[in-house]
Amino acid sequence: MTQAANGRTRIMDSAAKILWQKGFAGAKLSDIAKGAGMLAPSIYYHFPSKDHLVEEVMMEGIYHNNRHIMARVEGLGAGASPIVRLRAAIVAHVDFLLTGDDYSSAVARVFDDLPDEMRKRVLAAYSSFDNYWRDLIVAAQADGSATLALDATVVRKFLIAMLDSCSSWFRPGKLGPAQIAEQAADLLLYGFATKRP
Amino acid sequence: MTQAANGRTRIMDSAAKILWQKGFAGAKLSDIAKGAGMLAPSIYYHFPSKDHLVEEVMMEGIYHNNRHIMARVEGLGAGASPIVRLRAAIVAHVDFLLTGDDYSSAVARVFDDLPDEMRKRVLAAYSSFDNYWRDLIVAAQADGSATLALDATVVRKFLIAMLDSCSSWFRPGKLGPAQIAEQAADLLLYGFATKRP
DNA sequence: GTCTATAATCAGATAGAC
DNA sequence: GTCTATCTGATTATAGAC
Repeated sequence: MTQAANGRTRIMDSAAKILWQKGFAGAKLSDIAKGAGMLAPSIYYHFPSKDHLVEEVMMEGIYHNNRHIMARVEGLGAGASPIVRLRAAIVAHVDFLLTGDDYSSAVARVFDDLPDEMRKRVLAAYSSFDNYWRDLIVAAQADGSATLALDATVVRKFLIAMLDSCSSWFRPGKLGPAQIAEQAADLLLYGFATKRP
Repeated sequence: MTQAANGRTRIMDSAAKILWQKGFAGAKLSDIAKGAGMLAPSIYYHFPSKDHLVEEVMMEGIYHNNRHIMARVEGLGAGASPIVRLRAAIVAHVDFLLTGDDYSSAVARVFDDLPDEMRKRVLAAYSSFDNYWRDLIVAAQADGSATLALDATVVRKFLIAMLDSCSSWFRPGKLGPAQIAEQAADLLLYGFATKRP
């Protein structure tokens, strides 16, 4: 892979960026092509349709995000406690979204708008990701370091929605990606209130 | 207003439901009209364009949700503590989304996909809502019942994203709207971990 | 107020030159 | 591999009857 990426890669990169910025319907092939330095019909030399292109971007986003999070968590070593592992996953996810991975930001933005059949396939790929989060959550409950009063599925849904949102509202300012990631972890693990009821 | 609502109201109700289910681009006028018991061109007797219709649905959703939350919080009386007020707002918001208000669910789903100019106007209407949440959050920090270690703006963004998500994944099951609402409040206020670091 | 046409627009997709 | 030119289909919007 040379510095000037090949056409196919340039198209994928451009598509990820524009899907993230404009959503599924708003991402026009002409804009995607422009971002890749070509015109719309040229895309069809590399991809059979817009849907196929989008689906590849989704799969790439899920795959890379998944690998990134797992690498950071498993990098903690065998001795890490469930809460430490969960915290690392939260921080890694936010950091990945905010440090310029257009692919995973695109997934978070357009997933709900995908055509039905595609969404089913993407959801299937997403399930390994979902399962990984579920395991982190359940492990923390199992060893008593997380509360059983909260439903594991509800926690997972809320957690992922909360984390995924940050790529839509984050703007570089006084708080950087690393700080936002820490705040997310603190909020989810210890809450906003200073003392328990 | 009779039991069989007038045409304009039927169109708005149908539009809210379909916007929530299918998103902005996916909400076709023909589907909206069908839900209102008429055909697409009839919509133009009541609204000058699809965009105008959508904008009215957004404004209605924001207005009603806002009123509902404020009514529940202010109904607590003058003696309620900031944390109790914040908790009531969280519970009210989730409960409102999950107990069949298509308008506020539609706002949560399509806001990011609105045409630029419209989104600016809707955002302006949304600001009173945003300010109300900000005040609840800051008040809790000011009296020491919430941590100053978390940035008030970050908390508000995460909190609203988390709560808004539930209308997209909630399905009636073992946990009803009221239970989900309580879990949201517990998670946000006290966190998932059993003890602080 | 709602309908049956039908126009206008726009984005995805194809054909074929280079 | 990318282009110019064109086709197709879907959807918003309009005209005018009832």
